Amino acid sequence: MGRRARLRAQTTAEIKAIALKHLSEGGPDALSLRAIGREMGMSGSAIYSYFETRDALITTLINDIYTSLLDQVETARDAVAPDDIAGRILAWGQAVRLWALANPEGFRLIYGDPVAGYHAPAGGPAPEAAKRACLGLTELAAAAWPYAKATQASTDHQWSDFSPGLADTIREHFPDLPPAAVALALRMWGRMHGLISLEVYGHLGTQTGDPAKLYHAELLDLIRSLGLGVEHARQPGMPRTST
Amino acid sequence: MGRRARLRAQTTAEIKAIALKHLSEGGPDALSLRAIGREMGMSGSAIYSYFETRDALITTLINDIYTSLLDQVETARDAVAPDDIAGRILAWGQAVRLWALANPEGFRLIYGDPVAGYHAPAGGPAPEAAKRACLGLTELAAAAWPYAKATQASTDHQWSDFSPGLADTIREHFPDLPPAAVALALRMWGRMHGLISLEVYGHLGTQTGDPAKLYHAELLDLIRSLGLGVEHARQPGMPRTST
DNA sequence: CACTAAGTTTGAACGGCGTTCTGATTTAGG
DNA sequence: CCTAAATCAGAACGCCGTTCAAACTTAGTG
Repeated sequence: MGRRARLRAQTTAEIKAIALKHLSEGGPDALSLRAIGREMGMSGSAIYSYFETRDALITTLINDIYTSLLDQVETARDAVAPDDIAGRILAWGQAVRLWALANPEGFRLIYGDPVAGYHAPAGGPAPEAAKRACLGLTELAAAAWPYAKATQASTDHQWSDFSPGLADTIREHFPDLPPAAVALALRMWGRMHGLISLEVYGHLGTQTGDPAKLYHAELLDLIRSLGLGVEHARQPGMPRTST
Repeated sequence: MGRRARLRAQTTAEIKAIALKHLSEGGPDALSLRAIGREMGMSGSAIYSYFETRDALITTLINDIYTSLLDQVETARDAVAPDDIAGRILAWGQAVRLWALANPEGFRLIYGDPVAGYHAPAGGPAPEAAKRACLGLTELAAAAWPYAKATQASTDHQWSDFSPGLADTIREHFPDLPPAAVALALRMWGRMHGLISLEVYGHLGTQTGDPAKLYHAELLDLIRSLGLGVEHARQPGMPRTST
């Protein structure tokens, strides 16, 4: 719209940018409205014109960060040929870890206790991003399902096990997918998340000096357990010598 | 020693008890030295006679909680016959999850960002407990290794991949264990940790209504991928009908 | 143009926090 | 008994999120 709205958008963006800067430089404690205002030459209370409360600002940050994570992960996945299922799973998993290591504060913001006394709104701070993550993993699980169903269908899952919103969305995108495959997608999520969060929170560094190798082995084991041959997990750039 | 020391120990215990109470009742934000003092009829600064700083108190709490977690997990594991490897793994995994759900604040304290601006001391807040956890998992991995090595030894691990302290401790307890088995133990840790932390932090609840089933399926898949038949994973109390 | 209504900003204020410091009080040991 | 150490209260400092009244700036209307 007019100049007013432009200034407002610019100031909002500056607040978020400085918040992210403080977050990555000084950790979660450095994120304070007063400090942001100080750096902008504003009083701390002025920020309340742009965000209803500190938690609202944090929620917005989580949304932005979660979205950027998914952009990056989906890009990495799409750099691998669609028929190379193992390669796409590997790319997804590696992208999540690399992003988490590059943006540990962002990872904590999304998956941990974000910051002192922050309370997420009902439905989570970033429902669309979370759905995108879930859907992306489901897509991988769906592609692997023909190979994996022989070994992965031991426990019986029903659609009623999942939230209605998720179930409907998935059935819309993947009409013939059984609920067990959705469970597989969530378990894949957990499997990637486990080692990454242990590493980000420093519980792995005291035990092993090479978390990357550990994580890679875990991804390979995941691929193998899905019935996808390890030889399918080509490194990016490698020609398809053997199938 | 004398009466003085007894009073001191008692007051110290009361501080920790109230801190835990506030933690579980009001979340991490409710943990404050002033609030603890208020409830004890003491001034907030008086606590500095018992703990050098707030972080020292938190470190002590983490130590206590982590130790109690391991006590419980080890008890659950030892309730299963030593030769029932799959059952012991299952018991371990289930015990961790049940403990985490019963003590979510404790779980966050150990594995997440504990509380506003807490900084863990060098070497981690609870090194002995962490070592116990690692060793317990290694014991499980070692027991499963004869069955698992055929499929789990794909990536090559060296002893130099692990921290010297851990490597020495393990080689002392399990002289013939290859480093790949230690990597397996850490990956088992990650696998259990992933779904549990997603659930504790509320990322699973919005997707599935039955995290228990999901987690159980994950444990069964883990056991299967180790080459241990699923039929080995008896429910506690079930007679050994088939092997 | 003037004028009003909305949006923006400030600065003080409130209550909370961890931490430090000064004194007072209690207690243990020589 | 008396001295030195331990324990405690209370004020103080600087930080925080949030609220509020008052000043200031801008946009839109008559």
